[in-house]
Amino acid sequence: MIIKPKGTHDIYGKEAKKWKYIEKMFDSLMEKYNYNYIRTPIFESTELFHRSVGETTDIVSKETYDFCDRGNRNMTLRPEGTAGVVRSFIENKMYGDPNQPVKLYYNGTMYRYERPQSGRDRELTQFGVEVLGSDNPMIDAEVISIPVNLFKMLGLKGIKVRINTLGDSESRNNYREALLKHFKPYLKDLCEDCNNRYENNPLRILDCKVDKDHEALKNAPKTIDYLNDVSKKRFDDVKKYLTLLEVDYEVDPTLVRGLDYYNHTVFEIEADVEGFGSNNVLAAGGRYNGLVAMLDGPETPGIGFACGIGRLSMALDLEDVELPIDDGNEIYVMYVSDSEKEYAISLVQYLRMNGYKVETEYMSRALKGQFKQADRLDSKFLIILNDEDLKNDQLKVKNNKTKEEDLVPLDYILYYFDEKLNDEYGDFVSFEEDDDCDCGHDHEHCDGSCHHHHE
RNA sequence: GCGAAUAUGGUGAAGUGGUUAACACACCAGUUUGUGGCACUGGCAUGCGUGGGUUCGAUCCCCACUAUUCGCCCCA
Repeated sequence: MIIKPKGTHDIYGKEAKKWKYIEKMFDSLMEKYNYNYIRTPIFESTELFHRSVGETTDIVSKETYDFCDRGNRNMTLRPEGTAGVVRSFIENKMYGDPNQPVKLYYNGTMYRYERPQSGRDRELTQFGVEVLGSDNPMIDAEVISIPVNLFKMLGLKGIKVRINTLGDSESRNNYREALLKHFKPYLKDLCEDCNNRYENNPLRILDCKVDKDHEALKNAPKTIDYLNDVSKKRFDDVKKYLTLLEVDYEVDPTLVRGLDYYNHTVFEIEADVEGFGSNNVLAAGGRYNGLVAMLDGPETPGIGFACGIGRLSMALDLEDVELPIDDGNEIYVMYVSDSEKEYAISLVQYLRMNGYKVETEYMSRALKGQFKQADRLDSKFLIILNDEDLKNDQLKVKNNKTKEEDLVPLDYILYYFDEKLNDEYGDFVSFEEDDDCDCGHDHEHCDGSCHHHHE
């Protein structure tokens, strides 16, 4: 038997419905924020990630899926979403778009060659946004508010927003120097990992799990003290706007993101839920004002966030959040004889083409089994075909809840279901009515799905 | 890259160095020759992750491998 690659998952059944729901929710939220959907390739030139994410980071040095294509080009499966979007921004000269800033959102799979554990896979799905062209702190606050609002809409309660600022490159460098100076005398007391971090990414020492209680960490210099005035003002503005957006946050001076391209605002939204594993960051992001230029584009500010759907789904599970997913079937068509079966085939199509969710029997089950199957699918109505009724152009329809049966003339069947099923949703719209329907759009913009399905 | 635990049917799982591998759920069939969801009866792992070893004999003991899970590193 061939099995799935390590660190991958098949998303199907209930879980798939959940994902679809989350993605739909995000899509419609993005619609309201007026962001534009973008799809970029799942693989890109290896160089793109080396130059954006950072040559020295572990991500690039050992955690990417690299391959050489048949034309001998070095390719990498994208480990994150930002680099590809920024590449596209530059390549398609979106900086020349009169409509600035450029606000984009994406949703797709990412690949990281890592040892799988709770909340961490080799293939993961992330959605996120990137805003390019504005350095206004207002955008920082808005970008942070998007996942916060999404989580709120989904019904997730236990979340914690942590923010910090790295300042501009000048501030960041000063801070880095200060950290090196501060930790130098303590090196022999710190763990081996911290000694490595000292060399590679000293900011990371601050959130070491082993040495977290060490005095050297507790009285380490704070980013905030190394900000120049401009950076400080900027951060104050971001916080002010977050408050206006009613986003609860805490400033965490130890929060540093791993990638080289971040500066100024960085943030993480973590799941604050009992039972979550150690990888509890649901969404994260930050500002990357130097990245576009680093990738040969014009000097352009940018900011974004990404959110892993797998972890989000896990958080929803742990909080026992029931998403309002209605996957019940509307009509189940039952038959026994061959002539009834033939009738069923065209009837099912007729009903489906008229907007109903219809199932029928594919397993040659006895009538008893068909009833069971109809129940399993949570069918609201059953049509029990019977040669005798068909001779009289009638259909026997049974309400699966009340168990009432009606003999419905064939010509009347659409009106029958229109009344029964649409009334139940409280937004009855007759087929004869040509004017506005209740979906909120005017009629020509309505996609038709609203005539009996209403969110 | 490092460390730990686990591996029995469609699912949850019990179990033993030795004839037919519990039990429950799900599913299928029948009682009921075209109106079910209850009840009863019956069916449902030639097999206990893969390979090797110990043994008269292994699902059970040993070794290796693989996979899964959790943690470290790292973290988008």
